[in-house]
Amino acid sequence: MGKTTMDDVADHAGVSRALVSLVMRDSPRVSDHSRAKVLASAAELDYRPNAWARNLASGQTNLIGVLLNDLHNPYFAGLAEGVAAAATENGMEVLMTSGWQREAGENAAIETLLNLRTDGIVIGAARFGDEVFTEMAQQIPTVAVANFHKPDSMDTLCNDEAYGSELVVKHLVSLGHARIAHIDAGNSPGGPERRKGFSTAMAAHGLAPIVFEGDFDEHAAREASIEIMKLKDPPTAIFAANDLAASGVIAHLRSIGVRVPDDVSVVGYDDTVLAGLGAISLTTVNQPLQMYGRRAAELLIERINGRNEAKHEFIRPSLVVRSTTGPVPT
Amino acid sequence: MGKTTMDDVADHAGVSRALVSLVMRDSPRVSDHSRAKVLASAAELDYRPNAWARNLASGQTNLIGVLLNDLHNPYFAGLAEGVAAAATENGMEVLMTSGWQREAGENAAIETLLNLRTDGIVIGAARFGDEVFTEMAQQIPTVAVANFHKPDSMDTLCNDEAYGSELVVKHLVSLGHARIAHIDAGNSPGGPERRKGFSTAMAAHGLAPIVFEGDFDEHAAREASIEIMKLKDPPTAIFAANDLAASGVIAHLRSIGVRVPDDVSVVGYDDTVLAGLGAISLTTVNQPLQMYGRRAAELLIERINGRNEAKHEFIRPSLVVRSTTGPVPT
DNA sequence: CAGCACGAGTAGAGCGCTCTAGTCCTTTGT
DNA sequence: ACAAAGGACTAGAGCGCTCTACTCGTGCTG
Repeated sequence: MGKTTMDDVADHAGVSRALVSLVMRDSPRVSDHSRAKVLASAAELDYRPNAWARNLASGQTNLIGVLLNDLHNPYFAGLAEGVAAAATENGMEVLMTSGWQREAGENAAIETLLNLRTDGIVIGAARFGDEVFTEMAQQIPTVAVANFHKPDSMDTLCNDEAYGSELVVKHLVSLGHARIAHIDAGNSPGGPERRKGFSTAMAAHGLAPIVFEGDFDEHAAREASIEIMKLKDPPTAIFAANDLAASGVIAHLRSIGVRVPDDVSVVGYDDTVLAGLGAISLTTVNQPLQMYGRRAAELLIERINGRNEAKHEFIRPSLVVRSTTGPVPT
Repeated sequence: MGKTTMDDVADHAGVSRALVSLVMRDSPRVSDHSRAKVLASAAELDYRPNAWARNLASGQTNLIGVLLNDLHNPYFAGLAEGVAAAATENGMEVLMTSGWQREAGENAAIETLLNLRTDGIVIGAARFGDEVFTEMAQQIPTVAVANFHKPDSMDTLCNDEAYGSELVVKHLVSLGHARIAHIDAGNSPGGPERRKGFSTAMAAHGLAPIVFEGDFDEHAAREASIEIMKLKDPPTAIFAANDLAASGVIAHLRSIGVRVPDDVSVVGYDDTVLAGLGAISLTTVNQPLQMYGRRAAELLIERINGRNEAKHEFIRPSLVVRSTTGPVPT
């Protein structure tokens, strides 16, 4: 049961352990003949290098740790995928952990990663306080995605939320809409930025921003849309804080017989799987998640290779027009 | 930068390295006084045990590796969450990897896990051949979820697909439906089982099974539903292979003005996030994913603790009735 | 043909822990 | 009062690798 060690292989091949080590690491300083011999012995003995011993001895792991705070959110799947892509290209592997939405879990996950001493860590929007971040970043190169705090000790990578909101407003205005409501996400990460972007863009078009309080979920958005449709002069378009919220809005509109997009247009944010579903087909703002992941990994690798000053970057989203937006009804 | 070792702590506290080791492992064989002293030194020096050294020396890792096929599929999120829950209860940590839908990636992920010599591995439906499975299971305790091959070398845990299909048929029949079509998933894992279950259940009710070819995605299901609705005497209910497929069906029905569920009832399978969306609200079959995960972890731990014969278990799903099914139209 | 650079391989000292087998006291039973 | 038992702690030998420094031929230069 996998108990073969490097010494066994060395004995079997009649060479030194050091030579086997060189072969296993693809060193060019080995003759073809010896290499073949060693490889043959290794295969025959079912040898598999022990990562623990290897990393202990070499002091580095070639591993990037990724902390995902909610596996159910497709956002993180895209992010992790991007990290993995860039990592493999650079000869590194990715290990993921999650806190499963519980604070204790998140702490444990971080502990595991730190104890493993991965070469670096990518943090997908976690609920840590600044102290935790700072302490962590001192111990290990760290990149935080979608974190708007920008501590000096670590790199951050954010979506340009304001720009996304601007795209939405521009699109709706071009369709003739003037009364546009935004259901926000309160103070959840990204929420304030999206709201501010919406208000600014509306003002830039000489329009009055209508904002209702909501959250990044279906329920709150549904409640808000109930209020919105009760207005004497209801808006002709609703811009929800994210796709899930938009789904809640659509559900309510349909239930009261309002047609989408004939009567009211609806826009989401994030372009998650559900936006693309045929049964929903939501106009939304796309964040290039894979690109986020890639960039995060790149920043991390720069750090691992010695860069010292922190970088804080933004990435611009784009608009995906589907079937929930249309011209303003006449 | 985290370079503090156990020796440093021992020196600082004026005790032996062995004592520090005992304290770090919460051994009861240490006096309260020494424990406090050691802990204080550790905190002051920012000491953090090195997992690589620890596992190398102890020969075990307290780690369960989870291979996830596709992070975008909510199925795996639930599964992993269950594994993590059971793992933490047993004092183990979970590390996830993914092959990102590419075979090379999956192999690399497995390699990483094997090299890490985690205590065990849970495999979420992967595209490996039996040989890979068998070879792997020889090296390390392994549990495969949703794998219908049942190699003797490892434990497997499957959904009782036939039972799920039976629930669907029973539900539709009780609503008065007699002409029921199933859009299957060909030979994708689980597909044949769901189809067979459907046919058997229909026969048991004295009804003729109508089966159209599809897949676990929206597009194929949409195509199939187009054919289905062209029949001279179209069915009054459609049972899709999974939720995504059901979404495709609903999209088509709506587009041709067929009302769901007034004219045609639609049922999905898996109870993924999208089924619960207000804008879809799909009747579907729920697999208790968390429970799968938990059970998988339990089986794995049994194996780690020495069980030798393979176990192959089934778990029964349940029906979740939402708003896409209704009485047969008169 | 001395002198040297170079390619190929090896010895052996760690890396930071765990674990077995003690050592050294302090209690306890008789 | 003395041996046995037990509690608290330690010494030191690994765990399976990597890495630095070194050896031992060869072939090449002048």
